Amino acid sequence: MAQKFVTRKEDYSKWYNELVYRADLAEHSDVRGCMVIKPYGYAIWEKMKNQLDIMFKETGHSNAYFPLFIPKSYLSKEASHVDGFAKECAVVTHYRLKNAEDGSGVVVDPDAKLEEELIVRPTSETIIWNSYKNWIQSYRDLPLLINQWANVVRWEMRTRLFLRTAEFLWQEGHTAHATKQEAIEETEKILHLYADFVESYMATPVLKGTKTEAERFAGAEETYCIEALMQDGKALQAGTSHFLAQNFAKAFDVKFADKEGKLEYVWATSWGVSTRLMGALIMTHSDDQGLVLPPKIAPLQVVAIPIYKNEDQLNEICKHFKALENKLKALGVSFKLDDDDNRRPGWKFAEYESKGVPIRLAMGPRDLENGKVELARRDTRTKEIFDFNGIETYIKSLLTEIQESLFNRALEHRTTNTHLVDSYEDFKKQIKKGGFFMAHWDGTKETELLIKEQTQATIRCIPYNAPEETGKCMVTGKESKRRVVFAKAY
RNA sequence: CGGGAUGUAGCUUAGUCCGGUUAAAGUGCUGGUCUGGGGGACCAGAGAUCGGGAGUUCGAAUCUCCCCAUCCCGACCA
Repeated sequence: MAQKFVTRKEDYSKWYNELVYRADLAEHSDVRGCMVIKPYGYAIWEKMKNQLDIMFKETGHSNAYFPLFIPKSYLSKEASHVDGFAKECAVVTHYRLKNAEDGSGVVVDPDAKLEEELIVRPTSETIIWNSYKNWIQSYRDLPLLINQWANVVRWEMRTRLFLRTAEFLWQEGHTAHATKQEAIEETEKILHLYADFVESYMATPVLKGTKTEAERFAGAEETYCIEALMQDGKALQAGTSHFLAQNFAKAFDVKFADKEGKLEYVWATSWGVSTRLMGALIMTHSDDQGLVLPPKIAPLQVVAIPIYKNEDQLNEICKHFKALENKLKALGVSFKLDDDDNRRPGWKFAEYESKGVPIRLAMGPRDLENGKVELARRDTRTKEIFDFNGIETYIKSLLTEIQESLFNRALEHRTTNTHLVDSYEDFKKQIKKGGFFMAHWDGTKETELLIKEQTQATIRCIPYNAPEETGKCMVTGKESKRRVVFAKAY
């Protein structure tokens, strides 16, 4: 009997939560808003992390590590930055506990109060720029291209597994440049790097663009972003790259001497992607049977399940699969033979399907006799019988095909759910169904806010390099030079 | 922080309104036998201070009060 799980149609948000548990990705911890990332979930994150790390290094960046704690005073050095984060900071006020006098356990020792409170980093601009002040003196020290893999804490009011947690894992790049132009180029380079990664590896199509002033990072002059459309029609911000101008250089007094010996403030960028990408991955490809993983980031690409009635059959089947394992290994394909005798085949089928393993092989006495193997595709949920000999070549090419087909499927979903709208009445009606809406906007904060209040939709981005198209703002009728992308977002 | 709901075995829940044997079931877990081509069957077992505290009562999972936690809807969300 197949266990009954909630479908996407019945309750999308419940489906998401159940899937995270069922695929063994993560679970809620006893700490509010925090999650435990389980080994399988972490393995997927590691695949993403490793690939991104390669790409950062290929583009000249180095990894470093800065402290978890930030002196409270640092945060307030950049005015808009503190405004953006102050409301969600965890604060360390004491450094010691002691036994309660009534024996009820440990209590905070009031004598151990910190002179200056420490903030648990919500992001590291301030502590990093405080170091950069000492690292940068001359144009010869630039550009400085640093990345950090870390955890950060943002005390969110409401949390969801992977999509918004109080503590999350991410990478944050922080670069310093001699010229404005170079810093902007870096910001854009990372935008394209992120888009390339999310599309090529996660098979998730993204829109590239810039944020409106209202949605911009606290302390940035320009925020570039990639936006993905989830299956339920909501948008998910998958990554951001910020042009920080000289804001942090001025706040932390970071100047360099140029070739003429003149002192200038340096130009900065910062950029990050987080474990939220896991949420994007889940909500882009998965179905009512569970997780669906693109081969390039699946921790396991091929699983083999033997079906047998006795030990001899098992041994014979395992011999075949072990030979295949070596061939696949040579082709760079990850493979696991699940010969665990405690689980029956049907259970294993369901299990690996839940976990999104792209290809499943099964071999039983019938196949053994005929030299065949059954191959099931996770993405299409189809299965076929193939000759066992030479199956490795087919598997190798099929993985590529699955990767492409997942991307195309997601792209098609986005295309059919992207609409041009010109009247606000239409917009208000259609936005309820979800999707991306390309509409004209007069460029004012007031209009943006009004739309958000009335429809809960926000401007996800002003498309990057979008062709100019004159039109009239759908709300105020004022002039507009190009369409922007509206959606309800996570 | 406002509105609503919930807390009973690892998990999902019944029992609570109307107090009364040893707190029940499914699933999961342990051992065993049969099995094995889509989440197996049977047998035996372990597993709960009924979220915490105080009170009412001969007697509390059940009634009263206080506290805590979680979830949903708002507000908030680089």
